[in-house]
Amino acid sequence: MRISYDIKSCVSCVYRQMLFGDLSDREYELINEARTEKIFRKGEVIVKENEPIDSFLYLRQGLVKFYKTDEHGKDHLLSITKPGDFVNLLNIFSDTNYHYSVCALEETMVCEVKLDALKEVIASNSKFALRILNRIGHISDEVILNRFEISRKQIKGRVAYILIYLADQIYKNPEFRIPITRRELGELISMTTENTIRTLSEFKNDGIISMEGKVITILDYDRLHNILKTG
Amino acid sequence: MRISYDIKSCVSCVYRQMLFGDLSDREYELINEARTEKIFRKGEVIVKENEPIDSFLYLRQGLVKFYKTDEHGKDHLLSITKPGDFVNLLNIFSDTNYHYSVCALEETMVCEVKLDALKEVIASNSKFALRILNRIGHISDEVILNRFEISRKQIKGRVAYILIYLADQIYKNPEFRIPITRRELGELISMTTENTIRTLSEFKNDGIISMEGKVITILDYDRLHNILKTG
DNA sequence: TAACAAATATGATATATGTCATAGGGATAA
DNA sequence: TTATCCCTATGACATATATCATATTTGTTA
Repeated sequence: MRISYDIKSCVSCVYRQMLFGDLSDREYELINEARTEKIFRKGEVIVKENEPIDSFLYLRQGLVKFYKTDEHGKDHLLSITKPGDFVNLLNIFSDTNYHYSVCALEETMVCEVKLDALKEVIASNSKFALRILNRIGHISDEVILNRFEISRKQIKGRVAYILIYLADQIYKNPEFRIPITRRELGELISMTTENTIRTLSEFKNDGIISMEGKVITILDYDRLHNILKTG
Repeated sequence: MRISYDIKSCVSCVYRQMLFGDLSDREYELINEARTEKIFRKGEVIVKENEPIDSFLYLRQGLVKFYKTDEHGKDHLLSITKPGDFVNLLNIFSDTNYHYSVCALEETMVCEVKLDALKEVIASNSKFALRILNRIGHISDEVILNRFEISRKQIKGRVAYILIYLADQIYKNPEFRIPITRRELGELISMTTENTIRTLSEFKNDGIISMEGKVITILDYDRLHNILKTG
């Protein structure tokens, strides 16, 4: 991890308007003074499960995974998260420690704002408060839906769900570069690496998708949707 | 369902203070005018998946389940919810339709507040806004954690998790009356009814729990916790 | 660049879980 | 009250998924 001092980048940041558009100059100044920009390399851990929360974090660039590690050292992924999302999934006002570890899947830029400063602004600006909490709520709902859909399906349905989720929600394109390994994909849908690979191979052999390393293209949406529904 | 006109009950309601403690007299009046109290009998559906949201709902008494029904008519439970929780799990400000159906597990009293009135008060009172959104966030986090823990475990671990959750979090007592059938328990942990019953029987035969119909007592916390960890 | 570790891939086999069948008990409605 | 339906329960068997073994390919680091 290294700290970025490229202050200019803040002015042009898309999230400045998106998140902090409702702030007065003084409030913005308060946030900005409490702000640090950090860059994490692929594989670096951003926060660890059970660590105390003292900052509000949001993703400016890159991609991260939320996960927990079990007694046998196996990781279980809760979700993957894209720019604009928050690294603090859980309610930063009602809990004091992280529930999940967060790790960078690629070079990732994170903005860190001291929680005290954020709370001060939230208490004084209800528009801002609503905006932040709405976003957290929305992200939480998406995580709930994804976990629910995954847990009620069998392996083919789970893989189909993730492929459609990535194509439709994340990349908005039937062809995309999957940002995680097959192993991580398995950890995300609670299946073994081997069975995850086998299922992808089966989809490929059946002409439902094409695969070239990490680049996946959905060729037959209808059949994939059918697997999603019945599996 | 029947509508209750027992207005006096509102004055002594524990949730009045808990939720609406920050409101001015005028704000409270606004909410109260937009409020209806409804009583649902066991098995009655309170809201249906995909219906538009036009009210904020909270549970005053009773117990409900959140669920979805699949193509084959099989239900899948997301969670069960206790008094003080909201029936609107998802972010009522960022979405327009329910994601899940909600059904009463026992006689249940629900307070319904028109969303327009609630939004008006939220916009003018940031303390109240924070209180409401904090609660929703907290409930969402609990749902996320439960679903995550369930999906990463095998059947014994899942049953152990639910038993400990009910004993520790909901009833705060090693002996409790389980509020759902074995079938619903299976639907909650994404397992078949038969295997759910088999696992409970196994725990009983091993002396880990005792069971007498719906009344379950955890006899050996240590072993159950061990199953939770390793399963 | 070479050496090594990790990722992808597939087969054989073991284990976990689901499905089907059956039966008694208890709740609910006519 | 009886009749019916659902819940609880258990066994036998089928299917889904995990585990173990092995090989090739890819990516990372010395």
